[in-house]
Amino acid sequence: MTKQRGQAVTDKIIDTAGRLFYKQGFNATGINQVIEEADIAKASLYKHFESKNDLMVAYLQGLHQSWYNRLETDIEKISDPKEKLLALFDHHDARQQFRDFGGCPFIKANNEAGAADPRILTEVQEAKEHAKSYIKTLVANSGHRQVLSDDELAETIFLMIEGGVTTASVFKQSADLQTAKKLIQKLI
Amino acid sequence: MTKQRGQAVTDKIIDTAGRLFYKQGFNATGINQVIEEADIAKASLYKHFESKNDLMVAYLQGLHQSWYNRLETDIEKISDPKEKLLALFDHHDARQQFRDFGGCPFIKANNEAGAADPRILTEVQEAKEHAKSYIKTLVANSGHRQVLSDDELAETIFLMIEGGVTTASVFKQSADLQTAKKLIQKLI
DNA sequence: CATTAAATAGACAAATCTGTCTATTTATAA
DNA sequence: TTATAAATAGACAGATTTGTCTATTTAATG
Repeated sequence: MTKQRGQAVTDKIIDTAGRLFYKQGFNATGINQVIEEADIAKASLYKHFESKNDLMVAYLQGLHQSWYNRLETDIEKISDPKEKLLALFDHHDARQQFRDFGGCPFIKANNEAGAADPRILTEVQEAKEHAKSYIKTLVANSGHRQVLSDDELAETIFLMIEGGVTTASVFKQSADLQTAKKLIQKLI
Repeated sequence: MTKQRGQAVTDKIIDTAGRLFYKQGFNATGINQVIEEADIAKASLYKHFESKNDLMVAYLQGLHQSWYNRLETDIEKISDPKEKLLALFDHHDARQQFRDFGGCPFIKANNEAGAADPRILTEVQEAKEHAKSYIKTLVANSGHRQVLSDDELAETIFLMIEGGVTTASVFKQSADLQTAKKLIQKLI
């Protein structure tokens, strides 16, 4: 199969582009930098992707998949259903530390390119919808105190994570995410 | 005084640049578009601002001021101290509607240019710190039920607003901000 | 009226951008 | 070995970018 080479090149492009898009931003990252750091030819990039926008879309689709897999794998390790809810905050805290507090990559992509390309907005919406529904499932199985209803608690957790990650990107620290964790602890 | 003309030109530049920076993004907005839509000469722009980055910083400083003035004016209209807390959500909801759900302009600027220019990060941090401390003051004077401590409630409100505004920019609706309002209502 | 500061129009440089294209080399598979 | 597909290097076009500079006009002030 010749697919092997093609796949390797495709992955190198998406990985490099994604890393640069996140760190520098979409518009501040040139195709020439991508091909240089990915160590591939320009013609190869345009054989695999029609345009820079297409590359962004492919990056977000791959990110949606890898993001969710990592999250699910991380939460599955916890057995106690209430602890799973709290682990969501630790997971996002750890991810932000790993990402040097650059914020949520979906939100970042949407802020810069979501208005210009509808496929980007759609991909971000799907990822956030996915996050919401996963939290809902965890809440439904958590046996929490019902201070809030299932839907209310799920929405609260979702909003505090979004707010916490965003705030982490401003102050470059995870204090707010940890405060949010403590607050949820009081409500479950 | 010849300041009058200068001030008018400066304001036209900042207003136009700010509008375009918010709608299209910083890197997607060219100086040439700014001078054309502001209807001023390029030499005038570079007489008032050393660089495009400087223009961005000036825009954020002005925004910090006008944002806070508008917020304070809006909240002062409410007399009941608990209602003031809830009015925060309505204020941000109305602002997002006015802005066509483009998200928080400070977060947007920070996401795109905060890593490249430390003055931008600093300005955004100051604005968010300002928001936090204003919420704290309102909470301290609210006479809430103390289900959460003052600091905890203030942090919760702050995070839910950040999360709610961010989410509004994804789903292009204010449902999450209104849900957040109802949740806070239960806690005060 | 005369002086001075401010704003204008627009050419220009130098770099960078995306995307296309050609010619060549590499690697795989039959 | 031979045929085929994939990847390479890099020139190139055409548009756009920020920022500088010159020459001219406008407007306010003494």
